[in-house]
Amino acid sequence: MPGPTIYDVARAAGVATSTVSRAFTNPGRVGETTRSRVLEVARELGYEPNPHARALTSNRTQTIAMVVSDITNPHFFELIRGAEMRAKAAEYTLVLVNAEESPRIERAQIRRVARSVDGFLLAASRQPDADLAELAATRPVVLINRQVRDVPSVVVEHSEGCRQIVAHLASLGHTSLVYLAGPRNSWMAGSRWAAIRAAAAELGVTAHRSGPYTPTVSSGGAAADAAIGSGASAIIAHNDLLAIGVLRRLAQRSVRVPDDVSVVGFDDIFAADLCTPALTTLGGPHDRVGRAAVEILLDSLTARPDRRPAPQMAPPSQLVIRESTGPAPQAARQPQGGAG
Amino acid sequence: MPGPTIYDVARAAGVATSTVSRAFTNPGRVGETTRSRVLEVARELGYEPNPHARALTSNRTQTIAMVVSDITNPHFFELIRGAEMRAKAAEYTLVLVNAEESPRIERAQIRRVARSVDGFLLAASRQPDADLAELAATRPVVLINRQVRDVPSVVVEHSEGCRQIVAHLASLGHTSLVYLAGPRNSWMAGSRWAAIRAAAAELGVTAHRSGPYTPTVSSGGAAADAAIGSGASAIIAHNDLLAIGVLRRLAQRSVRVPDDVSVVGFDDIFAADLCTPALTTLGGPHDRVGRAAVEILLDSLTARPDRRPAPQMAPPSQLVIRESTGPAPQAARQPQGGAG
DNA sequence: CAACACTTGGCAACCGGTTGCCAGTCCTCG
DNA sequence: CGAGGACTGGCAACCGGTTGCCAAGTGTTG
Repeated sequence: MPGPTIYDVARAAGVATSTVSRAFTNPGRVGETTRSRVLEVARELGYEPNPHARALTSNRTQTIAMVVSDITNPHFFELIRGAEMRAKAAEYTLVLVNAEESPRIERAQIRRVARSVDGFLLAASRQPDADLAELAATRPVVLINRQVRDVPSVVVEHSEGCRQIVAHLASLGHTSLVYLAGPRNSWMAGSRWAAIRAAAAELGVTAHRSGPYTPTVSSGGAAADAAIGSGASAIIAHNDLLAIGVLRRLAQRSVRVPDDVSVVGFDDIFAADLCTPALTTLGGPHDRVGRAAVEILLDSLTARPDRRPAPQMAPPSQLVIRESTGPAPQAARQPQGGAG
Repeated sequence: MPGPTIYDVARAAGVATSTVSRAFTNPGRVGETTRSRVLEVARELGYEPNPHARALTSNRTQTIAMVVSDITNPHFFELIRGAEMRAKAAEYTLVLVNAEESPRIERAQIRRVARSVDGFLLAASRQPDADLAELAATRPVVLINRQVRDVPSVVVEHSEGCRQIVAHLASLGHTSLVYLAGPRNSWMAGSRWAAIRAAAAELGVTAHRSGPYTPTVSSGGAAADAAIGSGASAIIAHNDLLAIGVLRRLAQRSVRVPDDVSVVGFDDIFAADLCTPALTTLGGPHDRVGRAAVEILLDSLTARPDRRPAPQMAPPSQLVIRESTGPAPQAARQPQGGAG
């Protein structure tokens, strides 16, 4: 059962265990002929190094953990996929960890696997900046769609993207929009709202914020109702799931999209292209983001921890215009009351 | 950096390392007062057991691997999610492994992580029966949506489901259907076809098979064209992705669904409800499947390997009827030639 | 031919827990 | 009061690699 060990190989090849070990991990340190003989014998015996034994002394596990804020969200699948493939190419194993939208669970989970992984990919972390900075000081970390000073990160470019959304809506004649915000401790939610508000101010569009909402389809109902109440003719939802939920509710209420109201999402998940009307959304190369994050992490694992600046990447986003956005209705609707 | 070890705890608590070890892993073996003192000290020191050191002797890693045939396929996300959550509840970590639809890669990946996990969940494995049986003889394995004699498995019930599909179509007046088959070495593809054919024979419906096709949206084009060529009035696609691809192609060719032709998929992925027309599909409780698979695996890890029969579970599927199926067109279409 | 550098392989300690075995303590029962 | 057993804790070997250090072998140079 427990497969051959380095000892078996050493005996069969007539060398010391240290030689076998080095043949695998430190090729330059052993003679070429010896090395090939060892490898040959190892192959014959079906030897496979025991990763735990290796990790024990070397502290290298060839494993990285990817923590996602909510494994339910299809947005992450692209990310996971990209990360998994890149990790595999580097002979690393990816461990998937779900934070269930809870900072507390996120902490606990990270702590749990901390000893068994070489580093962390934190996607849309819900933890406060300070905690992330602290973690990053101890262990290699790359943030995804989150920015914290001095911590490496990959964030899909979105301030320009948000500008494009607002410009797109403004050019269609919309003068008032509402942003349906994501979770309170989502960095993205704050960041997007800031960008939207700035762009709106610049382009002479009124922008309101509503929320926070959990970024799920089922939250879309309440979000849609709030949006309608706001009187805005354009809705920007925190993500595609929420946007799809909004579309559903609007259809229920016989509000026509895009005739009566326009809807925009974020992420460009697979389903965005399939719903009716197809969703205009700010997409990004999410699989590339996953890849890039792994690459940065691997770099920081390999390289000296010389204090060079933490790498920050911002792959471009792109506004995918589909059918959920259109010209603003002629009679600009006014806010219909609301408790303010 | 490398955190406190049991030696530190032992010293601080004034006991031997073995006592510390037992306090954690074998509570009954140590006095209650000693135990609580040790745990107290450990907590103060922030001690966290090193999983690798533990795995080295105990051969328990608290980790299970989930191998999916293609991580790109949204169908698996439900499965992954269910498995991840169940694993977490048992304090197990889930490792995600992608087989990229290749039996060879699947083998290699399994081999790679074999030493670092306690067992395997194999979802839609593409390996031959013999290989799976062999693997299962060596290591704890639970198959998902695949059946091999004497190997534990969880398979969404589908023969009755296939019957329901055919009955549904027959009751709508369809007399000829075509099954767009999945990959050649997909067990599900074979199994579904058998069930469909049997049901068709029984209900007096003509059934043809076309394919194999990769189960992706982009394969849907060719599949749709072949289906049209077959002259059947109803199309059963191997999964929802393929079905969605088919819908797209049909729309391009101005074939109306369901007026001219009906389309059915499998899996009931999130997007099935969003596409136009919404897809009729055979769904299943996939998250439950993931959960159940983990549970069976955990059982087989804990229990004595007494030769009791390998557990087989078949959670029920359900035919979700949406808009892509409807009455057969009046004038039954005839096969339009085709090269045999 | 001697001195020296370089290459290559082996020895053994070590990583951090786990566990079989032994010994001391305390309790119970005859 | 002594023997037998249950309960606790410690000792030390062990899991399977890694790596610092040493020594033998080989080649180079003066």
